[in-house]
Amino acid sequence: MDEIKYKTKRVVNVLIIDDHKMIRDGLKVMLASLNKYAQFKLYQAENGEDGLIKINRKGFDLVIMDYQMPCMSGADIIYRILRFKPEMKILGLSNYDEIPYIQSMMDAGAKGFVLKNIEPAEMLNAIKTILGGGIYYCSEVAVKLFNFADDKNAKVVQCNKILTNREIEVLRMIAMEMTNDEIAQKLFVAKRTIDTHRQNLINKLHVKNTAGLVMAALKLSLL
Amino acid sequence: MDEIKYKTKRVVNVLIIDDHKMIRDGLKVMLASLNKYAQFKLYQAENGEDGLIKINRKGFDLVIMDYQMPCMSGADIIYRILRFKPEMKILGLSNYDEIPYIQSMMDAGAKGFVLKNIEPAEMLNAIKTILGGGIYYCSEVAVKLFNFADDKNAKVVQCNKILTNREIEVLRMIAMEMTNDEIAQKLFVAKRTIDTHRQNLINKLHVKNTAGLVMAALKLSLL
DNA sequence: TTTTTATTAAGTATAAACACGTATATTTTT
DNA sequence: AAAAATATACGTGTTTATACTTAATAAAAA
Repeated sequence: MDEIKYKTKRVVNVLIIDDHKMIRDGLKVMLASLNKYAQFKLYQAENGEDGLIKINRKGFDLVIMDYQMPCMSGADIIYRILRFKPEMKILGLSNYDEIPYIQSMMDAGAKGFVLKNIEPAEMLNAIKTILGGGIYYCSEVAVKLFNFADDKNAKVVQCNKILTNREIEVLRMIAMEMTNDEIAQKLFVAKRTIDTHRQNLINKLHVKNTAGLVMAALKLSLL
Repeated sequence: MDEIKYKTKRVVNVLIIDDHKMIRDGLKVMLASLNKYAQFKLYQAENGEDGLIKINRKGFDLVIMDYQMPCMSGADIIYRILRFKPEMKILGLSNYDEIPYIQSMMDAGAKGFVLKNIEPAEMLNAIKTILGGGIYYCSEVAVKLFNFADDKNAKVVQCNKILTNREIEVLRMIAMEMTNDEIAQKLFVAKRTIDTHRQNLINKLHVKNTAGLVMAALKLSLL
């Protein structure tokens, strides 16, 4: 579909979805510096809804978006974009290089994932790959994914299963320094129920204890 | 010292210290958009050491810096800048609007603090205020500071005490899901010592438990 | 309709964290 | 030199979390 001719200066329409203007401007500068490869025409949206409206109105070649967004998570936005633009090429962007985080975006259908401190050269690589129909992980991420899939094959399946609503609710409360007892009272259930939720969270997120739960919640941008 | 004449188009030499190129570029765009007020000449450094060298070589009117930096914390860099440039005006920058975070930078001698999603207009306000010799907190931060100082007056003093190196070391390990026992072994001290450190951390950071410690560590950008 | 998933709950036991004391040698600050 | 802060350490006791298990019910998916 989108065959690239490297010798032709092609126009690439890019939509950047990010709530921080600073990041959007930064990306703008970076993409402008890649003008030897293509002429990037940039469009911006500062949240998921805005992005969806713009995608609906205009055909973009590439969407670059942050995971951390108010209201909707990055993965949710991807699901909604792909519902009516199944061929849309989406590049995820994040500060954190953690597995559940990336998993959820890739599972949703993102074509690649890079960290925000990416160098222009690698960004060009990522964009080329994705526009060419491929999938791109930035190197640090690729390493982590590899290590993860390696020795914990069985558990990855479990990790793909997204947390249930109740679990997310409990996880948030845990991160808010509440004890199982307090959470139970707030949710009108038995303390043992929260014990179970907590245990299941630990298993699903492959962490060892409360500290790990909080870190995972953060990387899943639930906080 | 630095009297501002609002009618003269003044040249303001700004040094941006941030490890993310994207943020530096974003700031660049934002400051360029404020050219009605002054002509900003921008210089960049991508870490604390680099910044210190540049400050040593050239006199800047303003330093804008991120708290989250590899190796040295923002507060540490501020201390070192002010050691040989006590009059330097420093504006802190961050993603998180939390108290211990801001406290440590302000205590170190920053003249103001804004969040990264600041609007250009407010940024101009901040810069004007600081160059004029004042202190600027962005509005969300100011509210938080006020609430905090209000009902927890006694505790603020304690909070001002920055964490010791050892405590930071322990806090990082806690966030890495290590138990007190494991930390003790790694540091070649008794488990009871780590118990104490953990307790002191809880008291200093005004949190209730492990979850709170991890959140605090995150907001202090120790992770 | 059968099967899976989500949510709830509990038994039993151990491990870890939390809270409040005290204490001492060392370093830093005043 | 005196005072304060730091890093270290231990005692005692209570509260929470962790680990492994089973299981009932309702809702959703196959």
